[in-house]
Amino acid sequence: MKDKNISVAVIRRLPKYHRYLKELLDNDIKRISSKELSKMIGFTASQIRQDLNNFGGFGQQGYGYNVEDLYNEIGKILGLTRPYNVVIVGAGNLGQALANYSSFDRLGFKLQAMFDVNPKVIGLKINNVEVLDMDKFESFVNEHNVEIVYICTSRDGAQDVADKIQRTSAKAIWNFAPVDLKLKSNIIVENIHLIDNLLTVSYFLKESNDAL
Amino acid sequence: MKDKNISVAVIRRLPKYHRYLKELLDNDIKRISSKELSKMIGFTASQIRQDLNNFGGFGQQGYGYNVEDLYNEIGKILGLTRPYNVVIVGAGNLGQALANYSSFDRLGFKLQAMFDVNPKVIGLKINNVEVLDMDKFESFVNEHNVEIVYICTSRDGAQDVADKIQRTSAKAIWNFAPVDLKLKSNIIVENIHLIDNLLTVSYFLKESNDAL
DNA sequence: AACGCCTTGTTATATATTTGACATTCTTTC
DNA sequence: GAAAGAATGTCAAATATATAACAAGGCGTT
Repeated sequence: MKDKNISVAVIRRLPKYHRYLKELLDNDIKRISSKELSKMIGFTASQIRQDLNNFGGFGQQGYGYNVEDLYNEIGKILGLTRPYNVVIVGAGNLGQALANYSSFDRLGFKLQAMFDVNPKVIGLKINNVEVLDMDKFESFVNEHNVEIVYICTSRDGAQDVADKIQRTSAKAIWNFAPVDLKLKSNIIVENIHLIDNLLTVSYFLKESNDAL
Repeated sequence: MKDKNISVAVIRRLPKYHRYLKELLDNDIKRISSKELSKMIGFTASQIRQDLNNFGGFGQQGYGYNVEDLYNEIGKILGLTRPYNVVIVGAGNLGQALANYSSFDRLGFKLQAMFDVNPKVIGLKINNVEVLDMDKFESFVNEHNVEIVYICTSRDGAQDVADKIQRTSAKAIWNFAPVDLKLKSNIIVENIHLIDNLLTVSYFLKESNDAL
């Protein structure tokens, strides 16, 4: 399956399709047209059809799309065909919040352990997952076939974790620290830069006030 | 100041400029050229110059940009010239994590209260901020001039909160629940859809494996 | 104080993305 | 079973975004 030349913009819309299709599935809706989906999701029908056609003709003329099939296909495209072992570094509030999200687990992101440097939290069990000493991080990741590391440390600790990750077999980082990690190898990184997002809120607030 | 016709893509890069300029400031670097900034930040120098020029000529030919001035200018553009009163709805791990981030406060996002429906957390103080009963939400928001509401509830509780918000004078929502809120009026919404983001990680993971 | 270098602001070009249009094909109804 | 209607897949046009090129003008050094 070669999904070549698919733009990142398309990829970032896929989870939204996945989410809405799940909702339709849960409501026992069997079929959906791009036009109906467009009304729900807010993209144009044209865009929806074009997005989906990047990956194959999932629909049928005169009928639309079978909800269950399309949901499964998009799941496949997103890589939800097998579980992924993950660990969390940083067992503060945020790390604990992520550890408690059952939806990640349900989608196949299996939390194997958490890590921290703080003796006060080492040894704790969060949602049945133990917080281990950061000393054990590299060996644990390699031995347990961990593929994704969630970085929930402070800004200052994050690059250090990233450096450690590069010495393991882990392939991807989900970074919540407000810093852009410097990585040599071809490790996948997705950032959740909360501050960046909050600043766009204040931008739009300012704009809406200026407009008055 | 009319920032008309500025694309959202540009706006979403501004916080990143802001972040890097802060770093330069902290390191006592007085001037920076678009070329140098390009190396740090990963955008082309051309894009940096074009982005900045949407808002005015902050630089000087033959010299570059004054770091402090540019930092302040971007802060102004982002609306960081005055504080914003905010509240958090949902005092679980995530809500508590956000309540504890001092960087939000430092930028002017002033947490006035937290709200929850769970009697077990009502009355708690997180980082000196009290968790109040959700009953008091609407009156509190109106009386304390709250402009931004962070929604940290479960998926199912979020729309309910959004409905309440629409009956108050609040103007913006920062939504962490995995759902697209339905809003009638012109309320500003920024979503942090964690699952969507995580699914792009698994997509890229799958891709990199397929490429082998 | 003059010359060369540097870097911006800005225009032009190239690329990427979105929207629109329509022929084709399947569904459904009569 | 034929005809009308509906919705896809796809191509073309329009729009948006990013890159490149360069003229103009300040900086710094001699």
